[in-house]
Formats: sequence, C-alpha cells, structure tokens
Amino acid sequence: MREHIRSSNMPPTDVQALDKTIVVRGFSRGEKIFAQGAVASGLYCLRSGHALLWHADAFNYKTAFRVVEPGEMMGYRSLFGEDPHVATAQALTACDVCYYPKEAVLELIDQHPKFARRFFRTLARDRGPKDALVLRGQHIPVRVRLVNLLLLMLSSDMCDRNGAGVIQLPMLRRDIAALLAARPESVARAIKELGEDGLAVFTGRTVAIPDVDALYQHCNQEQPAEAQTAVP
Amino acid sequence: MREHIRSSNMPPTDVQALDKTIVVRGFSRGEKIFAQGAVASGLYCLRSGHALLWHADAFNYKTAFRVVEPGEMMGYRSLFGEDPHVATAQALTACDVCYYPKEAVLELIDQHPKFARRFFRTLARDRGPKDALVLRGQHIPVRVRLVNLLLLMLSSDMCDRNGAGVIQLPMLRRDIAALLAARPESVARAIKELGEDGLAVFTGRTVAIPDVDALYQHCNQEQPAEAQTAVP
DNA sequence: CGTACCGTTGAGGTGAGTCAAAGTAAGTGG
DNA sequence: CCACTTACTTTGACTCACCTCAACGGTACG
Repeated sequence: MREHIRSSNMPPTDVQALDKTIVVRGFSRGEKIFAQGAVASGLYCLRSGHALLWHADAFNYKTAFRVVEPGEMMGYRSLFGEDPHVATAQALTACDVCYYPKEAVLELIDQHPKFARRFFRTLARDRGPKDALVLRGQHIPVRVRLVNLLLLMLSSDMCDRNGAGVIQLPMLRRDIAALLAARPESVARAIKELGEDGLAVFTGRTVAIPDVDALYQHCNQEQPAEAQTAVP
Repeated sequence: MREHIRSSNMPPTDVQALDKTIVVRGFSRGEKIFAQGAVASGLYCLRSGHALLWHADAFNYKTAFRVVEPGEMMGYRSLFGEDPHVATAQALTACDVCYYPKEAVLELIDQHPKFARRFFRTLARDRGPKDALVLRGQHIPVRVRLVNLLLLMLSSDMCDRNGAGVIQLPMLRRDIAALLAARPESVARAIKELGEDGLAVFTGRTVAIPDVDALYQHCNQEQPAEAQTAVP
C-alpha cells in the first residue's frame, strides 16, 4: 500500500488526508480480521504478522487460498466488487492491521490515474497462476502440492548460497491442509515422506531444505505421462 | 463492454475514437483466440458464440475455468496485470470477437473514473465464489459438480414456469470434464446417473431438466456430515 | 464405405478421505 | 515448578470415488 502511494506521485496533502482516516488495530492468533459474508467497508493492509484468507462453500467446506504477508493488502476484491466479502481473513500469528475506509480509497483512485493503475495491477495479478497450481491441484498428489507451497513460501524467505534453505512456517498443519485442499492427516503423511526422502525436514514449524533444486526437480518428475483434459 | 461505455457517461467523441480502433474477427470452432503465454496486447469482447478459458499447469494438465458468453470480456486480467496471458481462450462454437487495443482502453480508463470503476468491478468479481464451487470441487463428487455447472448455465438460459428447463450446451463432454477438473469418462458416468435419477436427461448437447428445484436440493443433500478444514 | 473423432461402458488399481486412537506440545492454575 | 487440561499432530486400518487403460458403439464427413 505504501508502495502504491509512493509510486503514484500523489501530492503530500492527499497522502496526509488519507493517513488521517487510517485505523490501526492489533489482532491475536485466530482472531478474524473480517468475515465472509460481511459487507466490505474498507481496505485492509497487513503491517506485521501473517494472515490467512479462506473461503467456505455451500457445504461449509473451507479452502484457504492465500497467505497474506506483511505489507500486503486484503479485502480489495470485495471492496471494488461492491459485494460482501467472499472470504474470511484470520490472523495466523499476532498481527497489526491498517484499515483504510472505503470512501477515502475510492476518492484517491478516482483522482489519481497512476494510483488506480497500481490497483488494477494488484487486482489482476491476484490469484494468478502462482497460486493456481497449488490450489486446484487435485490431479497433483498432495506431496507435490506441499512441495509447491514450500517453494512459494521460500521465495519470500531466506535461502543461502549452497542451495539450502530454511522456512519458518507461520501456520499450523491444519492451515497447510486448508491451503492444499487436503486433510491434516494427508499432510502429515506427505511431510513424513518428504523427510524420509531427505527433500525437506520438518521440525515443528521449521522446515529445513537441504537442496532447493532437488525440490524443483521433484515437482517435475512426478508428472504422470501425458495429461490432456481440454480441447487440443 | 458496451454496457460499461454506456454507463460511464463518456462524451460521444471518445466513444467514436474507441470504435475506430476496434478490430472484429470471426473464429471457427476450436480456434484459439489468444494463447497462454502470449503477451497481452488488448482486450477481447465476445460478440456472438461461446468461448472457453483454460489454463495449463506445469504438467500440461489443462483445467478450464470459465465459459465466456456473448457480450462478456476476456483477457482483461493479463492486460492490467502487465503479464502474459495466463490462460488460453478457445472458440467452443463459431464466434465473433471484438478486439480493443491496449492503449485505447488504458487511455479511456485514465480519463474516465466512472469507466475505470466499472472495470474494477468486473475484475474484482471475476473468479468469485460463483465459479469457485464448481472448480475447486475435489471434495465434492463429480456428479454434484456437474449439477452446479448445469445450474450456472441455466441462469443465463431459459427456464419455464413449471420449474422445468432446457439447456443447449455449447461444449463437448471433454470440455465439461475440463471445467469440472474431471475426466470425460467420469462425466459420462455422472450424466448416466443423473438420467437414471430423472434429475437431468442428456440428449447429445441438449439437457432437459424436469425440476430445477430438485436439482438444487440434490446439491445440498449430498453434504457429507460436518466438514472442517480451516481454523475454527 | 472408410476414417476420424466423440461418447459410453467395463474392469482394475490407488491416492486420499474417514474414523479412531495414541502421542506430543502448549497453555493454565494451584 | 509440576499436575492438569486442551489443542494439535501423527499413525494405522479401512473404504471409496475417481483415474487409468482398453474396448466398443455412434455419428459426422470426406
């Protein structure tokens, strides 16, 4: 969000006006930041901590589709869609959230094309191919989906020169399961297998990856023959 | 698209300028309108016919996620995201497509906040909960996913007073399978079952639904106990 | 009247869900 | 600091929906 404002060459007076409207609030683990079905009244931006976005379908089956990292926004989809929130945002860890009232955001968007353009980009990139693979999975074994999740988390984390990496997962096994559209039991089994193969060793919420490239290869070699599901 | 322009109170000169940039082209069944990985250079709008959007993952496994109906837009996601297309658009039936060059669209968006607002809405609503259920499925049996697809198609089709309806499907079994993230064989079996239960009778690409409400109920009663996959 | 392609049906295998129970970590109160 | 509760995680046994492979019937089109 800060980034959006900076890169849009907004006059300082407008920035100050926006800052006045901001509400900051802390949330503790498990607390809901906003709930599915609630009317969207503003924009949320994560200052610190991690949050999870998940959607419950008609059968009350919950599927998580995004881990929100510090600095990222959430709730913009329903804000612009003028629909109630289609997902629930829940704090994975203790976190601080900025809240921008709807009117303030929309006004700035109307007045600053560059600012609007940035939002278009964010909106258009949301739920792109990045998450797609991990999420739609289904034909992909849970183990491979888990590997993909790890590789996604890794990019925003550290990773040393030797091709090794360590991830501090902000979420529980249950949350991982929700992200993979799988069951916690299945995730546990996948974790066990990855450990036995020496690809990724889980110790609590810490994941040690001896060789990142090996993980990448693991994804690709699991490929089952020639898959064809749509028009040629 | 027409709707967007009309509702944004644009001066007629701008509308005419846009109209000059339009390129209209016909596509025959199976032809690709744009391809995944290609650089996005404009906006596509379907005049007539039907198109299918599908995404191929790293394993070349193809999943369709949207049936584009006459009057709807496509390709806007990658246009604003400034990324290559993440999906392929393919003609399901013979169809006519308008093409709006990128520059023309972006210029109008910068100059007309109301027009921009409309696009925000379209973008934000795309891939909302409507499609989610049908797509993520996985925990939902193929039969129920199929029923959901039928109900989605029905809303944009006809449906008489007695609660009966008839759908003319624009796509092949193979395409249905891609939309449901299933295999054609599984779709065939689901179709057979629906026919035996008298819920929906398939004759080629024509679907006769004696009782729409019964279909709705069918979705809900299939529910498997209490599902819980994310933080409580 | 072939040649394709599409659609359907059958048989067999399997990944992952379900259920149930044991093991482990975390947080609470005396 | 230790019992105790609570929640999370892991394991095993079982089941099942769907995928795979393979064969056959149907329809369109040259």
